[in-house]
Amino acid sequence: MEIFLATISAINDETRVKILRFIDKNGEVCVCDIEKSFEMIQSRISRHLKILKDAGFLRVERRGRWAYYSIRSPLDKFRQNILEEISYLDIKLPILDKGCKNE
Amino acid sequence: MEIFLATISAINDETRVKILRFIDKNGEVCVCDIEKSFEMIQSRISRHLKILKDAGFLRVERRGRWAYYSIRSPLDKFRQNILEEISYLDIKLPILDKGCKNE
DNA sequence: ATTATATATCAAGATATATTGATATATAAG
DNA sequence: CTTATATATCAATATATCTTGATATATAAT
Repeated sequence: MEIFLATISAINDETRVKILRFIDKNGEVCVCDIEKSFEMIQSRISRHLKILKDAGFLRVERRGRWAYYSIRSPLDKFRQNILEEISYLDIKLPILDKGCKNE
Repeated sequence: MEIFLATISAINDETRVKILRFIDKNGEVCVCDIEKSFEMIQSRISRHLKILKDAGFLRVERRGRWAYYSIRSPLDKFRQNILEEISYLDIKLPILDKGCKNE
């Protein structure tokens, strides 16, 4: 039940649904990319990413100064269904805006 | 997005997940049955049922004094997936205890 | 009509979650 | 070694949600 509710509460937030869809659409992105694209402060993005990661939707890989987030693979059927459902939503996503200074 | 989040927030609560599974398992039940089975006060049950109904999981049919709730049919693929996922959870459900005095 | 049962809804307080700004840590560049 | 960039986390506040008890409405039985 705890895992199920962690999964559900992770997507029970409009910002996180958008971030999740953004990563699903753009592939691997780092925190500053999302920060710049969404025009939200870093701590807010970082916190949402942690929740999505802990809920099993994302994986993170650190390279240099950067933390690259992407959809976790393999993804179980239920989370796949959720991603698919989100892809059907009529969401106005920001376009990817690289926010990192020296990549 | 509003409909998606209403669906998700409806199942983002342990009590509602249990009630939903209870109805899925037992079929049509009235509010007093759930009240008695779950040993929760009526207003609490009633409120949760309304949320599950508004989120498209349940239908209600009034007969006499009673309001009978059951899984809405037909149910779209996404909500079916959610019900299926909930059915896999290891939940300790109460057994159906008919709470109505004169049915 | 009066009383009992069933259900819904409201207002108040309790609890949980989100946002912000500040701080801490780590890597890389100069 | 010092500075800039990237990220994570914490504490305070703001906002949303849940629970409870009270009240309102409707049906049925006496």
